Formats: sequence, structure tokens, C-alpha cells
Amino acid sequence: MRATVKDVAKLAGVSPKTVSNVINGIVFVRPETRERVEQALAELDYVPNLSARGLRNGRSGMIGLALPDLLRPYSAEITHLVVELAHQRGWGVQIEQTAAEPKREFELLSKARANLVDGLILNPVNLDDSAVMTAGPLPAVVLIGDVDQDVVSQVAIDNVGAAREMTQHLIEQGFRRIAAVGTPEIPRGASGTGRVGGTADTPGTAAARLRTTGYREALEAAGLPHDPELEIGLDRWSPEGAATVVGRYLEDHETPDALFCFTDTIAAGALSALWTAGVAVPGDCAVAGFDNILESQYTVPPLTTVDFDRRQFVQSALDLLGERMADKDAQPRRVVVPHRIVSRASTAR
Amino acid sequence: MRATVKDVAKLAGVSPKTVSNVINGIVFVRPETRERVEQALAELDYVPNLSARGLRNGRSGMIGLALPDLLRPYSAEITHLVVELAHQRGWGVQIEQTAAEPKREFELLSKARANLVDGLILNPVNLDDSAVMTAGPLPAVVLIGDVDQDVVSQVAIDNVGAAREMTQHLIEQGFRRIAAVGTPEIPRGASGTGRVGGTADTPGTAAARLRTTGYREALEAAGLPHDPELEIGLDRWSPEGAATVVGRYLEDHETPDALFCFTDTIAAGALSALWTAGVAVPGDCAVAGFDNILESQYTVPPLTTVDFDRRQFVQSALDLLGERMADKDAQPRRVVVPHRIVSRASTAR
DNA sequence: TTGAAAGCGATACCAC
DNA sequence: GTGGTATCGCTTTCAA
Repeated sequence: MRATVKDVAKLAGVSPKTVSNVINGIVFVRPETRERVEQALAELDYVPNLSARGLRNGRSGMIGLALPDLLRPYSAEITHLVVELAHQRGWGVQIEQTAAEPKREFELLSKARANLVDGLILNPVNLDDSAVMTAGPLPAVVLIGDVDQDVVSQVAIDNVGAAREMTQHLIEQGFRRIAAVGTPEIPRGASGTGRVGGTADTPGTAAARLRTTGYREALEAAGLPHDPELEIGLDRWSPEGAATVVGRYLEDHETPDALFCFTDTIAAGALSALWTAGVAVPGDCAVAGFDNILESQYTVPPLTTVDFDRRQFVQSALDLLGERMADKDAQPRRVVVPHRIVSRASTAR
Repeated sequence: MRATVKDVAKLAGVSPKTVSNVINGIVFVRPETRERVEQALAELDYVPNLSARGLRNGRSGMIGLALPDLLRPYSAEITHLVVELAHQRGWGVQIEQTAAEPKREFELLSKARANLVDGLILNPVNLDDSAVMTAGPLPAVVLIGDVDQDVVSQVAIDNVGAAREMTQHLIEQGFRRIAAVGTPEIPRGASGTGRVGGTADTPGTAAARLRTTGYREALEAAGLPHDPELEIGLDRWSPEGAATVVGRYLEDHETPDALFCFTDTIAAGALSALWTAGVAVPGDCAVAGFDNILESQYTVPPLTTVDFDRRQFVQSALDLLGERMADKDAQPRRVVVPHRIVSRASTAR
């Protein structure tokens, strides 16, 4: 059986409380006592039982991280940073995948209330039916990603602005027929074309709607026509989906001047489809992405994309989470992390 | 304050034990009693305290997953599967990054012994100085990846065989001067060239050594000369590292017929470097990878690579872990998951 | 079938 | 400074 504080206390000839004091190092302990205790700790190879500590303290020392789809390189980057930066604060990270199912988000919040995690970083896909909006006492939660709420703290980027600027950038490069890839897809029904314009009440992820808005704003500002045919819908932001849909699109549509893909992952699929179709990039069709994942610097050709400081993004999320964990009644705050356009060969003229 | 079993019991007019019985559903409870309890549970919005449960049961219901570098798409795929498949078994997943530091591996094992996780899936980079080899009572641990030990259970692929087959495949395609990218790098000292042959006592990761061995075996079997100049060392398996090293290599070496990159991530960097240097793939130089990450199907051109059933890989790891968690004295087992060569355009003749 | 009470291990309160 | 001791919330003998 593993050693407990009691065993250590007995061996060191002190009380459990003293052992605890030594371990947590808050109260002053006489050096010679400390010495004895530490020796006993080492001798018995003492490891504290974190469940017991958690029970007593009401804190587990862990936070939860819930992302819609862990499979994507983007998720890997977020996870990497959360784990690294949380570790610096002495927090462990429990990871979850919501797969865009609100049900899973509920489970997570409940887990947080079950004291298994002290806080939760949640990337909701669609807040309308998301768990956070339900009334009731919430654990410490920080939302990452752009959704419209002010119930809990949030860190986001300006999706509309970024999409507008990217579209504008493409226009400035001289491209005119600019397609958007990843616009909201009709969830059910006659989705034969796979294209649909997002309106206020159109289903789809928040980011998809916002980026579509920015795209349209830029077109309008430049006096370019809004062509619904150029909004290519995707029900899931995956390379396989993008490759399939873009490939099919190229078969029966005139090739656009440029594709503005709503994530780099989509762009990877699009590049693949264009290559398969024998369309030169950027010569016959330019391609831009969004997120600036690490891999996008090494695609062929390198990808123009929207960059934001992911480390600061995550750091902010942890800051906000820390605030809420320390003070349950802290005002929800919203942090917007700046972004910028990174222009690479995929949109060169 | 949150409701406890006691509160629920009081409200339902029963004892805590009965509430517990209802919650865990093991013992038969009279339907009308159950009804009352369930109503009370709902009314008080009861959520069990998992720390308390963990303390009492000695199990937390969570497993740990420790990967060397969470940043990679490969890590994302593993994490995705572990989270999904563990969830099916009712396990939560705590995630960690070892960054190839044995120190972190130690911390994790200690965390496992601290009852925060019931088991640990560990992907060690270099077992020689890895924590698992230290004596002492180990928690349930399963190793993923090819390292040489029989202390704990392990799931792996045949790295030597796969590398041999891939090299052979390239030879069969007619390539002769085949370079290997990702061979073990000298840790310190005169690493001016960035190339070094791995020998038995050469430092480097286990996978790097094993894949190098397979590569050499195939060359030898085909009667091709072993040219140390064709073993391109990498200290870290990242696209940026690969792009830099391969780019530099191309400047002062004759371009090989083919590059066998030891991961798809390396291959992505290599493809980028070749594109930058104006070397056509596969026309002037073929490229092959290893792992068949999702993105490799969509690179330009699509990447020939070594595929293995990642889902089965992870499923096996969880099976083995389950065994060890159920029976501490279960014999360590070793599962080897089959692999196959997937030939795509990047090595077409 | 259900109730009473002990105890998992660590910590904080209150004495000394 | 340090020692007893109650307590966190849940589960589980043992009785009834």
C-alpha cells in the first residue's frame, strides 16, 4: 500500500498537520523538524493522493479543454499551447471533443461542476443551442472563438474584419471572381448544389457566418457583384470535404480567379483539388486560407492566410479562466486578439 | 452550495446508501423508492463529486496520454482517437506533452501513482533514459511506439520492416540514389553537416534508429551502395526543420532520385524545399513519407507513405491498458499493428 | 431492500 | 511551531 501523510507523520514522529505544512510550505516549520519530515517523505516515497486533496480543497488543479474536432492541425496547435501554458501555471489539462454536439458540451459543464476540473476552455461551434446559454450556476468557463454572448469570458479574433481584409487583399491583387469556400451549408433538405448564402437565420457555425459576412462586405465595398454561385458551402471543415466539393465545383463551373478558403485545412483540400484538375496556383487560380497553421508555410505553393498570435490567444484564455477561477463573480471579459494578413506565393500575381 | 448525497437522501426520505444504490444502479431498489430518489436528484440538480468518489474508490476514471510533441498533425490524430475511444469506455483523458524530456515522463508516472489517472499511455522518444525503466511500483502503463523493453505492455508497428519495404518500393520504382531524411542526429559537437549515420550507440530517437536500419537493409538487399551522404539527419521531426535542412542539402549536393522522409511531417517540409528549389516531384525527385496522416492525401503531389490502422493501434493500446488496470499483475503484452505501403503520385514513375 | 456508521487521505481549525 | 481532530462527499461493510 502507498504511504499516506499519517505514515509519514508516524515515521517522522510528528503530526499529520506538520507533514502537510512541510509539503505545502506555507507555514514556517522548524528546520530540524522539516528535515526529519523530508527524510520520511523520501524514505516512504510519498506521493500525495490528489483525489483526497481535491476533495478537501474543492479544487482539482485541472482544467478542461473542449474543441469541436481534435483531428485538425489547428486543434493540435491549440492543444499544444494550452497544455504548455497551463503547465506553467501548475494546471493539468483534460481534453475533450465536442464534435459540435451540444450534448457533449453539457456533459463537460457537468464535469466541471463535479469538481473534476476547476475550469473549462470551450470552443463552441454554434452557441444558439450551446450549453453555456442555459441558465444555472456555471463553473469557470472561457469561450474561445467568435460567438455572440456576454455570459462568460471570451477570447476571439475579429472574424468579420479578418475575412473582409483577406477578400480586400485578393481584390487588391487584381482578382475579381473570388469564391468563398466554407460558407454555411444548409443542414438538411435540398442541398443538391452544396451552396447557400448565409443570412441572419441561416444555420451553420458562427465562424462560417461571420467570415461570410466579411467576405460579402469586402465585395460590396469594392463594388463587385455578389454572386451566390461563388459561395461554396461545406458542411464540415475538413480537407477531404473541401477537396471533394471544390473538385466537383471545378467540373461544372468556370474556374474563379481566387478561392478564399475559410480555414487552412480547407485550403489544403482546395489546393489538392486544383492540382488534380490541372489548374495552376496561383497562375490560373489563387488560393488563400485562414488560421496560418504551421503547415501552411510549407504547402505547394505556400499559402496566403490570416495569422493571429495563437500563443497570446491561448495565454489570454488562461488569464481569463484564472480570473474566473479565483473570483466566481468576476465580470465576464472579452479579449480580441489582433490578426494580420500573411501574403505568400499562393496569391502572388 | 452544491447538493450532496446527504441532501438528496434527506429530501427523498431515505439514507445516503440508497441514493448511492440508485445512482450506481448495481443493487435492486424498490421502484417507488427509486422514483422518489430520482425526483430528489433532479430537483436538487445533483452532480456527484468526482474527487470524493475517486478517493473512496481508488480510481479516478481518467487516463493520461503523454506524447512527445502535441503540435504535430500526427499527435492530433492520436489524441482524437484516444479521446474518442476512451470516451466509449467511460474514461476521461488527461493530456501531457513530454517534449522528449524524461523528466516530464517521471512527473507523469508520479501523477499516475497519485491516483489522478488510473492509467497512462506513454509515447517515449528514447527509452534508454526514460522513466519507465526505473524500478519501483509502476501504475498501469502502455507504451506506444517502438522501443525495446518488456517491462510494460506496448503497441507498436514494425518500424524496421516498414522502412525496409518503403525503401524497397522506391527501388522497385526504379529510383537508385535514395536519401533518408530524419536519420539520427548527433546531439552535440561537430554537427556542421547535419548528417550522421546511426549506429548501435548513436543517440537519437528509437524510431529514427529503427527506420534507418530498415532503410539500410533494403539498400543492402538490393545491392545498392550505402552512401552516408544520403542520410540526412534531423534533430527534430518538424516541417520547418526538414525544409531548412533539405533546402540546404540541395544547394551543395547532387539531387537524389528520391527522398524517403521518416514522417509525413518531414515530407511536407521536404516537398516545400523541393518546390522552392524548383525541383519537380516526382519528375526530378520522388518523395515518400511515413504515417499516412490525413493531410498527406492532399499534399501536392499526394504523398506515398506508410499507412497503419491508427484506430486499431489506439484501440489496442486501450485494450492493453484496460487489462493492466483491471489486473495489476497481468503479463505485459506486446501488440504489433500491421502496416502497408500506400503509393501515390509523389513517387510515380 | 434499506439504514447506520466507518473510513478513503489530505487539510484547516483550534488548542497548547 | 506543532498536535489533535473534524471534515470534505461518497461508498460500503454490517445489521436490521
